[in-house]
Amino acid sequence: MFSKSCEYAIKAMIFIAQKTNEQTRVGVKEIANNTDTPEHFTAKILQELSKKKLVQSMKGPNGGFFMTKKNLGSSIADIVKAIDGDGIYKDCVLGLKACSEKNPCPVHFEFKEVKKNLISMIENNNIGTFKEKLEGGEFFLKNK
Amino acid sequence: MFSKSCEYAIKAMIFIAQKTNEQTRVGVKEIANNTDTPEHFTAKILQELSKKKLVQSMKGPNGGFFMTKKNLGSSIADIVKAIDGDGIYKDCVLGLKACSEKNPCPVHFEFKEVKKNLISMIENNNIGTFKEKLEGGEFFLKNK
DNA sequence: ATAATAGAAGATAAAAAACTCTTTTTATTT
DNA sequence: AAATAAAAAGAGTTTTTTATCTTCTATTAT
Repeated sequence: MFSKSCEYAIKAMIFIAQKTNEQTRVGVKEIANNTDTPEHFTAKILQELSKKKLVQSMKGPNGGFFMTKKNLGSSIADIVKAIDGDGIYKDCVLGLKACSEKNPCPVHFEFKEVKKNLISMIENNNIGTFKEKLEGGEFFLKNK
Repeated sequence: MFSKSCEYAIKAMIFIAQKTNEQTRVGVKEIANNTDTPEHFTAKILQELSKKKLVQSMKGPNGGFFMTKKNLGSSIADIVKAIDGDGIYKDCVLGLKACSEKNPCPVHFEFKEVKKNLISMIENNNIGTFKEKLEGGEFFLKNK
């Protein structure tokens, strides 16, 4: 469904949301440890997310990544678009360049519904929602 | 969503369904040409599909691939499972090994619905349906 | 026998994922 | 202020996976 990079990005974003605010920050090592992702690869992804302003960062001692109120408003779709691009919005499931409403591939209309469903899910769930849900301890981000 | 192999497999299967029956067969070259897929790679995928009995094959002059009535009953899900495996059925969207109903990742229940929708679509559309639809010339498999 | 075709194995290429090392920035300490 | 150390940023490398191509073998209709 999503690339590994994107999976890592989503997990990292949810973890940062849960752990930080304007004052407290969290470092790459802690993020990686708590999301079961490779540290250096995660660092690279965080750079990208930071460059695209989905997350804030600060260098130096006690530096790290953190989120503002505004950042908590990012949807999963925003993360997916930042990392994997908008392929799931516009690409044909069978990879046909010319596939469109007027010139549809055999599965075009069937998948249209599936995609609509998927897209509405990722657009309607923002990072803030997970922060709240996680506070109840109902969810996990790490393999045991 | 699916791997390239899987995209090619679906297109090839639909093409074969459309063009053949127990008597007429179609060769790899023609399949590749008409589905915009790399010939040799497609040949390899067809070997796999043939080994798994999703499509029939015959060697020799006038040989090629073809489908029986039974083969027309294969669903897209059957093709996906044959080529990409059952990852979309069982893997966590965030790649968490330990994710389950009892131990869910943050997006588990949201994606459950999306997956259900996707799975029902690929299970309820079989190759035969496309054969009929294609006969009306409403769909295409090739970039222009 | 011959030629056309799929099957199989393996080589090569390209892309994605993962890791390493160096540089830059900046808060803290002196 | 200057020095130090912590941390992100960035560049570059290696490894792994996926995709593609090549070559050879087996089968079968003519």
